[in-house]
Amino acid sequence: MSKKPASRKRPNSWESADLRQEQHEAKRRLILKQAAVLFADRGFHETTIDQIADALHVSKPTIYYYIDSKEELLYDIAHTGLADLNVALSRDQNAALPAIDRLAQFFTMYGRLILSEFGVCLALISDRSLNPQSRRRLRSLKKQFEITVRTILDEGRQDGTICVDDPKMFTFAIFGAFNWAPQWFSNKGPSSTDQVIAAMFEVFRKVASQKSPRGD
Amino acid sequence: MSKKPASRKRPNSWESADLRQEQHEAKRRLILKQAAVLFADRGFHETTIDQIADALHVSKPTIYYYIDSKEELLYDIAHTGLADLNVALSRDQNAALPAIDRLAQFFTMYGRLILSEFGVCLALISDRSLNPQSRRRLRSLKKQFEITVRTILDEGRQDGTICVDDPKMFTFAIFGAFNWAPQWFSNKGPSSTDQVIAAMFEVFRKVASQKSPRGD
Amino acid sequence: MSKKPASRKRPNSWESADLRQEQHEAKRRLILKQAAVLFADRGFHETTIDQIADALHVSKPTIYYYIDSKEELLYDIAHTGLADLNVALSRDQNAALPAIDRLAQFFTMYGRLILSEFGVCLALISDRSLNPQSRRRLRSLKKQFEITVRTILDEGRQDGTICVDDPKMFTFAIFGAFNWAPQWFSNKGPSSTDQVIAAMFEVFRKVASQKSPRGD
Amino acid sequence: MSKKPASRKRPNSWESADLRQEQHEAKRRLILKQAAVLFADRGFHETTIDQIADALHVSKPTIYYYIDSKEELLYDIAHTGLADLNVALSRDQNAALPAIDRLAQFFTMYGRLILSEFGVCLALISDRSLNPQSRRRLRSLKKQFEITVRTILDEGRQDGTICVDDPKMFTFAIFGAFNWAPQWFSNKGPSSTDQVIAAMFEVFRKVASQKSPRGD
DNA sequence: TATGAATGAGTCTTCATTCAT
DNA sequence: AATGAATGAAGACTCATTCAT
Repeated sequence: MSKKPASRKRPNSWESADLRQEQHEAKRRLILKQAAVLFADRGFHETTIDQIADALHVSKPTIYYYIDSKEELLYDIAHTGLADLNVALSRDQNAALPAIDRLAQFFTMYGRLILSEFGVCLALISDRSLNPQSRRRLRSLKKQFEITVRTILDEGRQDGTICVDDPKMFTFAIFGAFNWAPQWFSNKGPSSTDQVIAAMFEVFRKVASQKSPRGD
Repeated sequence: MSKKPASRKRPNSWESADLRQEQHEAKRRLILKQAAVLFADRGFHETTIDQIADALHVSKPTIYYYIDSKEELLYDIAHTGLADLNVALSRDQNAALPAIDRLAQFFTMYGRLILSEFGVCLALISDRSLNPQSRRRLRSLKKQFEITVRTILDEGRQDGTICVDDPKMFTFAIFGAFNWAPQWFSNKGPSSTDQVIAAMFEVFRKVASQKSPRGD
Repeated sequence: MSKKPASRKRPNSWESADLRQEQHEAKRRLILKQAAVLFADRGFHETTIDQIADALHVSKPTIYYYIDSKEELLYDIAHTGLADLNVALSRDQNAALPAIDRLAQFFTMYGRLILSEFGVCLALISDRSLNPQSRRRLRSLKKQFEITVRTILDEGRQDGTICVDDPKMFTFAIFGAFNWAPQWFSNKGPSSTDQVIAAMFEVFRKVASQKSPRGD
Repeated sequence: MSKKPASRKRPNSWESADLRQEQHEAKRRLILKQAAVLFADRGFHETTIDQIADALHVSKPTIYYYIDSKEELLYDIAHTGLADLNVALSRDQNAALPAIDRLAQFFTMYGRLILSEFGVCLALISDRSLNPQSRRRLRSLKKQFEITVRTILDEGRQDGTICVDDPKMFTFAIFGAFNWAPQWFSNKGPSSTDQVIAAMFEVFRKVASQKSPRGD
């Protein structure tokens, strides 16, 4: 996890220590962000630590002062993205809303993540480059989101706002559709991120919000 | 494209020449297949030519006797997959069928490709490792399938069997859902490939085959 | 041209930066020199980067820290030799001298170059291993020396100190004689480099410094 | 030295055996010639056996039917060139001629060799690629020519037709000048091979055919 | 004789990572 | 906190050469 400046050397005061700590974190985040951008743009293996360092106008060992390995970089990016989404979720999700709206809200946030620098790494970069443990952790986090969605789907059946025949496959489908978005979405295009996210959700809202077509 | 045994000078017999040619192609295909399996399993960069050679019980230069570079391997796998799909498509597509059925048929075949060794490479491996020209060719082939689907969607609107509000986004969604399938599908699971493909299509059939939910 | 320590950000002091820069150049020159010795001794293709590294007691990537490719090594050796000669030439050539003496002076310096580590590469190693551009540059530099000699020959005709019937062929001959010297000269022999150079020039002085034999 | 068709298999008759033998030799010579051309053009290491085979429209193993190794190819080319020169020399050298004319004659023949495919290999390709034995043999053959020239020089001193101050250096010079010729001579230029050879010799004739300039 | 196929033994080059300062 | 220098480990690709037919 790389060395943290454990109040090494003349800790003048708490404040300065805090500042230092903050700065350290800030710089670390900067590295993650730049790395995420490059990974998303060129791929994990196609990006060298040197390129990340160059983009930040620092030297390679400086990167290593903040992170322990390239793998950690990827893991931290993915983990940060997922964690951020969790924070946003627990902050904004309003349990009082109908399930279909909560689903919409979920995928709005998920879409924003997936189309952000950090999220793109989640969708675009295979976790194969990670060690088994990291991979397992990440997958369990992702699984969590699947469960969240499945839960909303269940609740939607109960509150009558959602009706899908095959919740499992629906979940795979909607996640697939969103995860694949970075492959074709470019924010240089005419539609904003949020517009695209909304449009994409509408496709699935149609499925979710009514009776089976053949049930007529 | 690597040297082909151009049946130079005094071919003992047409048969033997053909046989040789056939064997050559057969072996080449074997290499592509094995490479595809390994690429799909471990990733492009995580697979070495040595591993491919080992898996086939031949030496590394033997691989290079049939292919020119690792990149060509990836390109040919993708291209072969796409070409095979095109062949299957033009063989089986029955223009007399209602559009919705043709859509189902298309995605049945597309799903089979995407879940085959060759197709998995299409969905899982970034084309970043390809040179610009190869990448362009592949993308144009893929684009073709999008156009095919968009056309079917249009025709469905006319014959009344398909109704989607946002054909573009619908297309992105369904391709995304299928392209993402290799990420979670394992043929060691209980469902067969075809079952999964069918189930996945049902999700989208529901969207496609009825009036907009809010149109009531 | 390989990364140069571009004295990025907060250089502790000009002195140290300069020192570093100097050391870097010094080490680079050491690599060129060692490579030149080995190239001259065993040939370009018969010398591996590993051997150069071994001879310098460093690891292979260290070589690559200072140079970009084996080809650049060869180019830089040749270029350095040629550049050094140019420097020596513009420093020492005394335009007031009679042409024949300037010719002698030129080939003294040329001989020293051609029998030095760097020059031997010029004469012994084919520029075929170079890319077209580098080859062109080098050839143009060499051509320059030919022109210099042709000019001296012309001036010699005017100041009466040189008389050759066929300046073009004379130029080819004298350059050939000197360029071929590394093939037989060994500084383990009894004669010093300068003695050999002088002796070789005497052969051509005889041609140059009198009327055509058949002109009697 | 590679297998000779030791009248293997049904030696129908002497004639056919001879024919076969002749054909074998003829084909072998063809290979040597083509290899020489390519070596001279691109260099020894830059030429692959495949390229030689391709140029002859045969397969690689066919080359190996006639020669044992790439090294042998180079050795045989050089050796053949040298041997041919020897044959020409002993055929044409007229001991009755004045030494200066015999020298001219020698370098006419030497020049023709050095500018032929075979000779170019002698001058252009380093013998470093040869094993010590082959190298020694070749060098001893070359040495022989030096001795021949030195002998002619001596005889010239006696018959009064040649006068050089430093026979050793003169010999190095003239051989150098000729050996270097392939570096600049192109038979696409305006002058014929023989014209160039003659012109080059004239430069040295001037040195050789008169008293020391400073001896006046 | 001739060839398609196969291979052992390299060689250049890259890159994540560390060391010394 | 930051960097120039150094390196171990690996991987793509080549090529002379051989085998089996």
